[in-house]
Amino acid sequence: MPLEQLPPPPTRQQSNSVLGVPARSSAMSAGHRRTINMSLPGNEQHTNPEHAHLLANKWLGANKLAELVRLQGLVYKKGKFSAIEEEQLRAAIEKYQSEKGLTEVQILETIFSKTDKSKDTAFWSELTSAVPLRPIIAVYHHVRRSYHPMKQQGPWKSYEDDALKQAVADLGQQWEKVSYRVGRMASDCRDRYRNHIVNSDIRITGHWSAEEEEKLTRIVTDMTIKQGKDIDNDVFWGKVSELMGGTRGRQQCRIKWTDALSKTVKNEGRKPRWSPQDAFILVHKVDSLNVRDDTEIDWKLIPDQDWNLWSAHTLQRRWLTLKKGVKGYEDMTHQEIMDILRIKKADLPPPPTSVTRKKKERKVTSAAAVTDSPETRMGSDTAAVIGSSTGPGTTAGVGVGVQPDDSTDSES
DNA sequence: AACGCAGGTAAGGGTAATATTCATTG
DNA sequence: TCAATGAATATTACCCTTACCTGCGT
Repeated sequence: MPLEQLPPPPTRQQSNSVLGVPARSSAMSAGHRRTINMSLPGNEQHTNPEHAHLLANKWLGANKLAELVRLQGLVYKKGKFSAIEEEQLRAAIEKYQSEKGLTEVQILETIFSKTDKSKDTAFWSELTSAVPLRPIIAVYHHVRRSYHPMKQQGPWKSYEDDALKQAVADLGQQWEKVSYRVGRMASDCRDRYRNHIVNSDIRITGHWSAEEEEKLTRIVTDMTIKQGKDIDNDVFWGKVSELMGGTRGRQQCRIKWTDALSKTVKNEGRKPRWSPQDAFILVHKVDSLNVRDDTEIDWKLIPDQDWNLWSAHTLQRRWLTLKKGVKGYEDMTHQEIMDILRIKKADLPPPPTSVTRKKKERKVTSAAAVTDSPETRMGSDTAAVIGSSTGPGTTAGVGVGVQPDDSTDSES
């Protein structure tokens, strides 16, 4: 998509996508300003220069990467780009721009050029070197999205939906062409279409009925447990939505499952409730990660064998509320917030005395002891791929004892 | 002619931010 | 009883990875 062909920026409301203003993501500039201390040590570095070169120069696909991981112990990073990485990329782009004496328009042309090999193939390699553990393809996709002139336009208007419907009717699912007509990024058109346009006539919103919940539970367990698959990782949500008759979309199904139904299933049919113990455990787990910034946390790594009721998603939100409970958190570093929370949550609250509660009593997980003992949980076979978080060896290593505290469970 | 590779588009899979509703507590 | 607070639930824009394809150089 040559730049000059891009449709003009939308005329609506805000102007955060003015061409030539590559912009920090609005998520960052709005709400929470993050303090990033770039002088902190601990930037991931490759111990193997050969691997670093591979990642930054070869366009390795998934298979090839997996093979290198297996055969050569390649280490690379997946998952969301942290605020620190974004800053590193921004700086690298700026550096490239000033070294080559490029204008804003020219740098965008470089980013969006189509097979313009005469320009500079080294561009992407240079950027990738700024984020050492990332494969070049990941950097390529990330930068192209985050510098796209049509990025982040907020909620869809009904006329945009209409335009989208019409465009898909005319062109089929050729998202680049559709994008040009609608004025939204191709991927956003695709998302809007699959998540909201398809089956919009039969889509249900609002609270789930017991029948729906049962049906979803059945579909998910049929698809996973009954096939010997992993209930947390082997669910195809597009398929699930389809099996629900299209009345619930894939996102609805997924969120409903991971945030609500799955923990009930894991808790032997009873709904667990977030407790002060859980908050305590969470704080100490996050603390033990020793990350520079909470955007570096891979929430999937937080749960362990004895403390696994809460989805990564839930934990992340719980963390946010804990963080917001710290006065002035907006202007504090992760370390400063951590220092306060560590003190605030220094003592393990007493286990819930279940007599006082009604029937909903947590089971299974409560903390008996929490120790900060960083351990290397990643087995050698999985160590190769680092989730979007910790440096090697700093996995959440809090030992949380299981205490079946339910002796007084007053189910009635 | 066959092959490997860069790199573009689409499909598959997932999360973040926020609003609303519901429960608990002082 | 009521208001404040925190937890649960729902919504949807936005993001990352993988699959698949094409054109090109060797």
